[in-house]
Amino acid sequence: MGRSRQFSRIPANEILQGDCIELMNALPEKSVDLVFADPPYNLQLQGDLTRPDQSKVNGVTDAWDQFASFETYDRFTREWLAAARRILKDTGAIWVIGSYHNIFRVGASLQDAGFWVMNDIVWRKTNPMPNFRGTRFTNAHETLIWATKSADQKKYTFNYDAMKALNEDLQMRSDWVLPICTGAERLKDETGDKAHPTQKPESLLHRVLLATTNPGDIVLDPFFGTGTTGAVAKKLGRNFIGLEREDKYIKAAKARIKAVQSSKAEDLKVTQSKRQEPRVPFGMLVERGLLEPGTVLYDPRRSVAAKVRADGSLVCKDATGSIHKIGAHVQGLEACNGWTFWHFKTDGKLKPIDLLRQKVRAEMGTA
Amino acid sequence: MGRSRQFSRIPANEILQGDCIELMNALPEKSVDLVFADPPYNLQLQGDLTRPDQSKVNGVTDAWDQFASFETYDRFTREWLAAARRILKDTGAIWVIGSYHNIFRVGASLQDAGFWVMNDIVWRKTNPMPNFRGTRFTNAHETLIWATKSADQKKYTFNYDAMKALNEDLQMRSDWVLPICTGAERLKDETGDKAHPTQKPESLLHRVLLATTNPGDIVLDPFFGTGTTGAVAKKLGRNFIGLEREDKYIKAAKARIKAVQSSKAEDLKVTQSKRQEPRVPFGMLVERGLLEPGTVLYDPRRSVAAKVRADGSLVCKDATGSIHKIGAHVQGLEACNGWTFWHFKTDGKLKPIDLLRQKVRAEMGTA
DNA sequence: TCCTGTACTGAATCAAGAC
DNA sequence: TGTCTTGATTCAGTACAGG
Repeated sequence: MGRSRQFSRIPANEILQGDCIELMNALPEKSVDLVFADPPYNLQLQGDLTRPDQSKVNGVTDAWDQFASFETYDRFTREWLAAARRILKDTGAIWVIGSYHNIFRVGASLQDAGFWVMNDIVWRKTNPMPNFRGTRFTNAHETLIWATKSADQKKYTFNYDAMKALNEDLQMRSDWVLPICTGAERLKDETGDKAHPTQKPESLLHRVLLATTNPGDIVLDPFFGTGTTGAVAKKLGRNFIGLEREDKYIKAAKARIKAVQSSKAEDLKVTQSKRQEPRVPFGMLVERGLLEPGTVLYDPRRSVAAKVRADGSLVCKDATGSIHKIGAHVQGLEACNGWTFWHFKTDGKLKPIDLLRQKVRAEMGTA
Repeated sequence: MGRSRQFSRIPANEILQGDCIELMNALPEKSVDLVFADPPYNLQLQGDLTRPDQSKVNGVTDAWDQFASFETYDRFTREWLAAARRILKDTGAIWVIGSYHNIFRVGASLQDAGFWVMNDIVWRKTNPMPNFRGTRFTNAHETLIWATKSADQKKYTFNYDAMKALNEDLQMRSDWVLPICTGAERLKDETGDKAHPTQKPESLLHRVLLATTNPGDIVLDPFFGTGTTGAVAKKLGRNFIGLEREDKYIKAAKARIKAVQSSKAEDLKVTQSKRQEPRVPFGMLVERGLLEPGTVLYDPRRSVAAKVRADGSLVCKDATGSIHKIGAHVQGLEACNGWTFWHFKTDGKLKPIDLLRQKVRAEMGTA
């Protein structure tokens, strides 16, 4: 794309093909509310890795993850960060995800560029790949950095109460426990292999977008890949702009995002974990797509109803709050276990929402 | 301290007063097994912070945590890292702990200095300070970086099996859940205030030292503070060198460490890796009469068989070689651990030949 | 329908020692 | 120094076949 081309309007909910730095430079300045970036990690792998059973691990070998040196990587980082900074509104913010291979360099470059770090967030994976050789600690997490445009800018979006509601009325912490992207959510190519080597789970983006954007905001992802950011943005009523170089990813992302509208209910089968049960906030059911925002919940006799919001809070006709608080409220009680009180409709029948919690627990293990 | 002063011997289990860079430069090169560093975090606090009940939070306001700019902090970081690198043995390693204020800069400087990151470790606090103003996520973790002296150096200490044992026979992950330092462990000064604003829990150092040092190793802490590293090192039978500028911290650390009782050597034995057990060639089993030449070995399903020869080689129907080579051959694999693949018959049952190796090792140990 | 066993997989800077 | 041999090493989860 020529340097002279400029977008005359914001290309909302589109995927633009090309180099992300050139594309960002062609967008109007101060036009975007949030940048979410999952840049190349600059892995430096040597040779093949086999599991103890001699099967081969299918690692990241793509050309886009290859950099000649730290210096080259730093230059690339500084350039795309500068471009992102220009298009961000003064009240905007940026998220970047990475691992120990690159996150220190990205974080330092962020600070050098004038961004102001609000939090570093640890994504603790419930099901990471083990260390097969027994030579290190299992690499069980990735790091996200959330930063605003500058220290001076005191206005920024942080939906504190939504995050608190998502975590059952406790402040959301800087460590998030979420499974990696597998199963039906993981996109496959024509041959049945994974379409993208590093697809992120939608639950992660759900939390990021819910925390730091409002409906109608514009979210730009300069490393769009197969479009997790776009899919979640659409689901949550945010606008996205996706930048991506590769045809095959764009194709997959387009098909994926188009299908988001018809969000069909997931298979709700329940597997009970035998292990000790980890705490599952109600908001996680929404985050993980087991309950859509807007779903109506009922008491066992169907005499009262309440609606689920995107942050896991409930709304009844005269109050808003957690499943427990609203359950107590509608009964005129001091307290109530919302997990057994509230039911959702499936196949015309009412089932307690606790069933869904059990499903999540089974998927999470003890973590 | 003058630049000319050099230590003629390793000042083991001492606290040296002065600037950590000058002191490290006065130590002999390649003399230390591990550096554990808890450098100033370069916090950038503005004004006082009060709790919701209007009580004042007693934060870090000490002069040693003040730096004029990122550039100043980076220069300081590069200098102490270079000094630490010089005194580290080639097989040595370094740990650094920090928060989002400084850890990205420290991590990038580590990589630039040639250190090779093995893991970043997340210390997940069970009881973090909440975010009183509701403006961010609760900052509930700190980050540690574990790095070896270089990527080429393949020899380093990692007590994999001890870590696995510590985690109920599952690989130790990169996220550690530990409470912050409170209660009796937290040192107080004469007035009853906390003696040091950022005292780390001993449990954290316990895990670090157990994982990456052996009894008798020398552990240097350039930012010794009130001596958590020294206290745990003494307890675990490691030698420490503490560098610290401030009188009051040195005084507190000395009293603290004096009160620590070392564990008995026998209690400090940890689960050993099989790699460190004496090597027993398969032929030794034949040599020592545990297997007669001509004995037939089977895979676990008895679908293939091979015969033992007097020199410890195996013969199957179309090949001859070591237990590993023939094990791989009959399975059509690249590699195979013959010790667990091949089984011998005893009392009509199949048992892995590894049992016989263990028997030999036990006999060798008592010999 | 439910349970069991087998096969497969995920951002991974993944070996060490003898000769 | 490189080459070759030895032999150490995995967790949570999904998918599917078979009983």
